[in-house]
Amino acid sequence: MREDTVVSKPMTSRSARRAATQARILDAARQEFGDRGFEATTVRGVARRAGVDPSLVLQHYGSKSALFTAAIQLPPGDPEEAADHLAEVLKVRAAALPPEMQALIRSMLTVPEASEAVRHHLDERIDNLAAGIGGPDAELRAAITVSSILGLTVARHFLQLRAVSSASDDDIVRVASRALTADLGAERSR
Amino acid sequence: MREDTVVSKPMTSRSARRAATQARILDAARQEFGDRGFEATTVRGVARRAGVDPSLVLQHYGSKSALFTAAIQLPPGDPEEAADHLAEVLKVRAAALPPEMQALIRSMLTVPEASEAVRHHLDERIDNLAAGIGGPDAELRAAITVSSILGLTVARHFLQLRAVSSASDDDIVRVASRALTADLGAERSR
DNA sequence: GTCTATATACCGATAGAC
DNA sequence: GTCTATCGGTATATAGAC
Repeated sequence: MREDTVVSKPMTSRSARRAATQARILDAARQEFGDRGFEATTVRGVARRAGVDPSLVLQHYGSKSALFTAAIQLPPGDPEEAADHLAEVLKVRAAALPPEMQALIRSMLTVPEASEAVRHHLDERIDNLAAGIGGPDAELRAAITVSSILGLTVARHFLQLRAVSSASDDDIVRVASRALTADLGAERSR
Repeated sequence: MREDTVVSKPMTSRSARRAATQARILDAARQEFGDRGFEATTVRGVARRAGVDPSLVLQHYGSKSALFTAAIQLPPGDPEEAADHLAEVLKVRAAALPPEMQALIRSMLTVPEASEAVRHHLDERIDNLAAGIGGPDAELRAAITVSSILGLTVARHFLQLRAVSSASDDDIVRVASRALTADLGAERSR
């Protein structure tokens, strides 16, 4: 692979340029998939946004599906993973979504691969949350909490419901935190 | 519409047969749109499911888009409209979704028309709910409640998260009611 | 390494035979 | 009224020129 190891001059070796192009294509793909969903985005559109030739997109990623797979990968150190605290997750979801997350959610209702990725992601978070709260119906209550955050994310960033898309990040976090923890904190109230 | 109620013979006048075919096409369309979303469903697929010729689909509805518009129309006397009570809405959403609602939700993230329909539908429900609860942040809290129910619906009927898709209708209604009313009923608790 | 040209395959929609 | 045949358009993906 790497053939110009000790080259001092043009820091832009062929492989470096190639890698840069590949990254630009991936960024463009995330935006296109995030804006239009899997089916409505075309490799031509991705190429246009990336400023490259359409055939280069497939040269680098093989197929539209493979490009989608690459585009929806969540970074390993995703903030949500570490955050057991509801408020942290809420804060993340109130703000603008990272491109790969937007691409993932946009297609979760129509593309099996995206649906599975979201399902596994949320099932994990439900397990973690359920282990923390305990009490009767812990898993179901955790699932409802996680589902509520998903609904809020969709309402705010995709459907743009009036009340939630016009509210400030702070207001969302403040009011939603109280609403979603009202139940979790009152587990003995029954 | 229904003209052959007590008919024992065929009684299939041309217009009656035509209306019956039209209804079969619409039913098939709702299922296809509901299962695959707008873009992945083909008029050929709708025709196949309806057991008619592909050209008949467009003969009756003009275009794929017009067919979609017809397929996502919610019945006028929609139960949710009348139900100001959260539990009633929850009950409806816990059970299997009616085909037109499933078709609508399936495409709400990718088809502008569906997105708008859901937005208007939910904005109305938020207004009604907000007027009922009052207090500070009434609209925002109502929006969070409605968004939570949407998230629960998506998690249960589309993503099939483990905890919510395996639970019984009764359990969902019971636990979700408590979770979502914990905040609404405690408006002075702050 | 990047772009041109094209193979292959469906799609929605239309016109006309039966 | 229903089906056959097809038009025109666009997509993914590939092969080869530069």
